[in-house]
Amino acid sequence: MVLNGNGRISSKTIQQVRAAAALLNYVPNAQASSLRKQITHRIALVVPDIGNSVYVAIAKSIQQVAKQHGYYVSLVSTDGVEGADVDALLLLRNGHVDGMVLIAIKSSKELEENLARVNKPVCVIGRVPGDLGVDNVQANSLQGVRLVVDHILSLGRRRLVFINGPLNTNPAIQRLEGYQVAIRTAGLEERVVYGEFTLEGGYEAAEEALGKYPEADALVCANDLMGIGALRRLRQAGVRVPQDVAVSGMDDIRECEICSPALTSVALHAAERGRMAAQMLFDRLSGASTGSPIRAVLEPTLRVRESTGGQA
Amino acid sequence: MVLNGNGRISSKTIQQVRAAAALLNYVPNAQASSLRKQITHRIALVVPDIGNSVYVAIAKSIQQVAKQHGYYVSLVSTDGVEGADVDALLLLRNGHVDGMVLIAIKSSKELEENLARVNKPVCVIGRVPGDLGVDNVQANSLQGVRLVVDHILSLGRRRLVFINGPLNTNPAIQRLEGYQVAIRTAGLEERVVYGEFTLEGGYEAAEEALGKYPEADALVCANDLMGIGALRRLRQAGVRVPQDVAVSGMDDIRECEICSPALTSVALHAAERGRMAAQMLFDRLSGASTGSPIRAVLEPTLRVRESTGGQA
DNA sequence: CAGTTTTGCTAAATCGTTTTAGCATTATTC
DNA sequence: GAATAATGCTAAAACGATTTAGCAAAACTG
Repeated sequence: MVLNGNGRISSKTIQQVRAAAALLNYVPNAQASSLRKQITHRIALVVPDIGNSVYVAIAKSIQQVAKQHGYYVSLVSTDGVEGADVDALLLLRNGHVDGMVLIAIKSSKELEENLARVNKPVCVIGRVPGDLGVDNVQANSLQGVRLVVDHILSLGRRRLVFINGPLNTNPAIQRLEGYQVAIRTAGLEERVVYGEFTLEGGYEAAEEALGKYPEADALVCANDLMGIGALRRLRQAGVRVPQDVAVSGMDDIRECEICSPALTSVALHAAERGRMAAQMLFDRLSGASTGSPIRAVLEPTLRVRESTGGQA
Repeated sequence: MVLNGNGRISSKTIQQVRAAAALLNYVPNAQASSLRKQITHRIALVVPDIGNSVYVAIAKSIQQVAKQHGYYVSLVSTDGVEGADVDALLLLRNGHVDGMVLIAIKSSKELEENLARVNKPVCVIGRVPGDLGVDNVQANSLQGVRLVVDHILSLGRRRLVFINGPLNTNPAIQRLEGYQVAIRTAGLEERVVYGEFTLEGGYEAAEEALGKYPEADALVCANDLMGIGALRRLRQAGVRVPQDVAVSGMDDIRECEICSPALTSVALHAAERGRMAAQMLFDRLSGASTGSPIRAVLEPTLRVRESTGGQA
């Protein structure tokens, strides 16, 4: 009671208890406290791949918000393992954590069902069905692809290849649609190749693109890692960027400014998404928000760099 | 007892209990279990800066080992906040976690004292006093700097500037010594400037180096982020790398191959260090290792790239 | 068949807090 | 001064598991 400041205690007793605690080097046991109070002061963050800087950026801002609220963050990386996201929900059900920010790139019946029956606050970053009953933060990546495609079209390019990620992920579906809408609006031909959402995936997909569409004058990549992989492949092939082929990515990770030529990208405001998701989660945890699920959609911002002939 | 497989139970009872558990959607409460068993199945990982890829690499491999052992990882980033590492030790004392991997770049009396009185397994990555009583994984970064300096000397360069991190960190102290030993052995003049261990820090330090040592023909940077920052500054100044000035980094983070020119670096085997540290920690936790503290020192590996005129 | 062992279950203690109820004391009111 | 209210402490009941002790019933032993 003294240590938590509860109850009525005489100042004399407070002194004595404090002294004794200091003498014994006493630290309250977090397990016992958690058990009794039913609060763990922990949240979980589930990311698809800790190797992707965009998730690191999200993790960083979530971590900061969590620290402000006196919470610790348990980090789980699903690394493309089937069902790892559903497994992670166990952390909530068994009381390991009080809440969760889940970055979902694949949606599955199973995940949705399990998500619905979890009775602790969850905020999903990424696309979820509207009736899922969890808070949600999204980036409008469809619009992001339209932005960058329109930008490249405005440069006079007409033979744009879209290097997409696996179609069993939501981002890939959204971004493909953005590409298609933009290309059809312009009355042009669609060219698409696929790879993993990684540097290596982009490298290989660019190789495929070079073979399949030798006439290409632009590679629009579904994320930055792929874009950087594509840059590498083009360099090896002796293709000049942006003179011969323009290249773009998406996410606006830090590496875009590091690589050469600097990669044109579309900011999906990762840090801000993380911050908002964490805020929503803590609003639920604190009881500040109690109503129906909240959804926030962030609009993308084009970042023109050298790879599309922006500033040098 | 049924769910944990303890005690003698008739198969009939097992069936019934299993059925009831399934019906009720029962999940054992981790808090209660932790309290009684005095095992949390959690470890903490304390990193200096989650924005540095080298720590992400370490985190990734630790996470993998932890997952294998059925453990979760609580990630704490100290972000240069004074005393944040000591605070993190509270996680051990209050029973939040069973053990900790601590990446220490600054050593302080306070940290050492608190580390000594923690009675749970800790493995420190980085330099610690020999008698501290905790397991330890180090990279021989002194030798790493010698390697890269010798490499640059072998290219015929003689006016090497060392771009170091803050001298109140252990890596900076070690790496400076490596530079000094190598330069003195060659009978050359020492040139050192300082900055933060970040991209911006390298950028600013390179600027200082250009002004202070216009004769420089090589910038040896204390880590890769600084090296990349230096590359950026040199490019803006119209200095050609490696023709006019050679540049090197240290850590061999992924960005070294992304940036242009690709950055010569020294691999300190971050992923391996993480793996080893996690292994040591779980050996302690499982009781597999009980003796006096273990120390592992990893030897560096030079990675020559374009920025020192290696392969194109 | 008495005596011992094995089997399978029940009840209670424990982990270390937090919270509530209860109960003397002391202080206040009319 | 009796009745009421406030104060400060103690004891006990939770939280939800794990583990141990105990005990009846069944199975074995000589």
